Amino acid sequence: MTTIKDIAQAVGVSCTTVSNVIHGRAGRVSAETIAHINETIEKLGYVPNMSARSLVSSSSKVIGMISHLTQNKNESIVEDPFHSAFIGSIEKTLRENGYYLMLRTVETTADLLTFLRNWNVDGLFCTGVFQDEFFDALAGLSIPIVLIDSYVTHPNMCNVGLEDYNGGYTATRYLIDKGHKEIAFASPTIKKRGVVYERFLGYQKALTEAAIPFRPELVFEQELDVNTTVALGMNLAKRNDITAVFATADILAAGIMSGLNQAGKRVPEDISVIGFDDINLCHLTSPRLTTIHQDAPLKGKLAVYFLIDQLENKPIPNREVILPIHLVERNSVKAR
Amino acid sequence: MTTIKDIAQAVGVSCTTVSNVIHGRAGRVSAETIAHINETIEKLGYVPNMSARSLVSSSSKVIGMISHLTQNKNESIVEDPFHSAFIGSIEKTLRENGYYLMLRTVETTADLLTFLRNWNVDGLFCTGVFQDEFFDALAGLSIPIVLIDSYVTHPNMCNVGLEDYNGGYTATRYLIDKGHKEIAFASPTIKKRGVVYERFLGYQKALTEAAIPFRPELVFEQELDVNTTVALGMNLAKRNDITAVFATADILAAGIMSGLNQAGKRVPEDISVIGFDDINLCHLTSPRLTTIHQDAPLKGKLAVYFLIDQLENKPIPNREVILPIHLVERNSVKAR
DNA sequence: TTGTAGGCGTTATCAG
DNA sequence: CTGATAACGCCTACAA
Repeated sequence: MTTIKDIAQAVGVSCTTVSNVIHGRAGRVSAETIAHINETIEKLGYVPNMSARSLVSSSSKVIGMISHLTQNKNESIVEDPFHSAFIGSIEKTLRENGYYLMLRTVETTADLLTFLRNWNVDGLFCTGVFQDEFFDALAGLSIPIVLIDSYVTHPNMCNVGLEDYNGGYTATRYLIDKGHKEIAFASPTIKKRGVVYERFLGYQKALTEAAIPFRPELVFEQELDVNTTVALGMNLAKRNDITAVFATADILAAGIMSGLNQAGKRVPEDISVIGFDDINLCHLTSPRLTTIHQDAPLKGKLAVYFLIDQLENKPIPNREVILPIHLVERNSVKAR
Repeated sequence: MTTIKDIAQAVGVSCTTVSNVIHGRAGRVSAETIAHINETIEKLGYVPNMSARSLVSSSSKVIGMISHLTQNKNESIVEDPFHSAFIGSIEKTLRENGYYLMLRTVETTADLLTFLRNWNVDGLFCTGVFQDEFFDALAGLSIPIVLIDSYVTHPNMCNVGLEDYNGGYTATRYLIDKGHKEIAFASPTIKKRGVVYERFLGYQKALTEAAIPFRPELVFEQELDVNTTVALGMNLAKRNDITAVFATADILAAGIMSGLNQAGKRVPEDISVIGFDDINLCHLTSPRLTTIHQDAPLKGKLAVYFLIDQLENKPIPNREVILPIHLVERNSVKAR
């Protein structure tokens, strides 16, 4: 392994000088020496040892992408196709800026703290954080944190989110405008102050606005795995009161459509379905899924910019970005 | 930050003793001291500094999951839903064994080498490696490497793969048994000695066996993005010679079905489709997709076991696991 | 059973 | 403009 020392010896200067050149501290070194050193670095194939850097600077260029595992043990960081859409975008942007991405699942806040100190982690991405003790742990940290899809805020964290409320409203309103009145709401568990909760509020708002009474029995909280969602679709098929379903995730919507289909109901003739996210899957279902679009890669990119600006102490004009959503009309909703 | 030194001072012993206790080198320390040290570690919340360890031991517990980016710049590590299925399983198993996962995309072999030396990376996972200069670079390394879905072997790498040939054969044979003769083969680029290539060979084998002439014009090599796959489906709809399609990935199959549908063809009445992978999507298309099943989480888990056994110098009975596949019959194929 | 000392590669301080 | 030197936290001979 070529080290700074090797370079220094080869060139006939001290480590300090080499280090200065590496860090672009020009002005302190003669142009001649700089050139010579750079050549040698090239020739000998010097690569900085991040561990050593990290040790001396107690900062590491390591960014953690944290997935907080609660009880449901079988999940993991990239469980759903939507998540994975922006993790790639995050890795790319980080890399282009000289950072490294560690993926890590933590079960307890102690796990988190340990991990951070293990590596002098410089910054963190977390998704779906709620107002709980995990959040409190994050709040106690002194490193930059970017929260994605979370409705909790903290003076020294940044947030990248979505117009969830508006999305819920828009989807529901669209169904109403199409003549639907008995509209089911399907989602994973509705946790207070979460993404799903906001969409739920938007749903209620649209209902209220149209003077349609909210009926709690039309709310279906489900796991997102295929079997469950398909089963839900089959159950919905048995009822005749519902004419439309708003599902807060495309995978959920697709599962429901599939269940509906298998139970002999036709979408959208018998029942309309609208989703949320606009993942590729929307083009692959039949009928193609009408949904609320969001830009996942952009979300990832913005999250990284936020983080890097904080890491580099750049001024941060605002600590929050709410990405806009819009409706994408396809074929899963029919007017009645 | 609590360090070993702090512990040593608090207990009134030397760093060496603390270090010995931490590493379970019992026998060298009195039971009493051990207990005392452990208590103190607990009380003071000592967490090892991996950078320091890494520096002194030139090994880091960091495992890289490498995605080799060729020209197509917009892809990334978790581009397709299938990939992301086992990356979660990999993170989990690594973590349970005391390792850390770094996600990294590399464009050149130089990028790879730099990355490895930056962090003293202990081991590597790579997917879809071919016999090229990237492979040569891997071959030159001295760390354990596990190749996933790759048809290149090397004395000091392990392989976790799939019965791709058998899968291709089984799928095609199934279609043939159902009375199909004009069977299209749809896949991403067929690179020699790759996963897709093997499936292609299986396809040809089944054809030959049934005395059906292989027709190159029935082979369609495509990108896997939705638009392209849907477009392919629409094109296939225009021809009347094809009665069935074998697609080497479920997302591809689903795209084709969608295109077929949009062009007015019905699956499986007009044309049958079979996929590969058995991802959740198969339940969500309509009709539900008949496909070749593979166990992605298991693949991830096995890959990790391979890697860890190598890292810990355990005896490795065999350097290769080929996971079995099996056909899952659903509704996208019809006998004629 | 325990301690001392040197060094891993890098950076920062301070002196020349 | 350049160079010693100490320090980051940890590990491992080697001593005691």
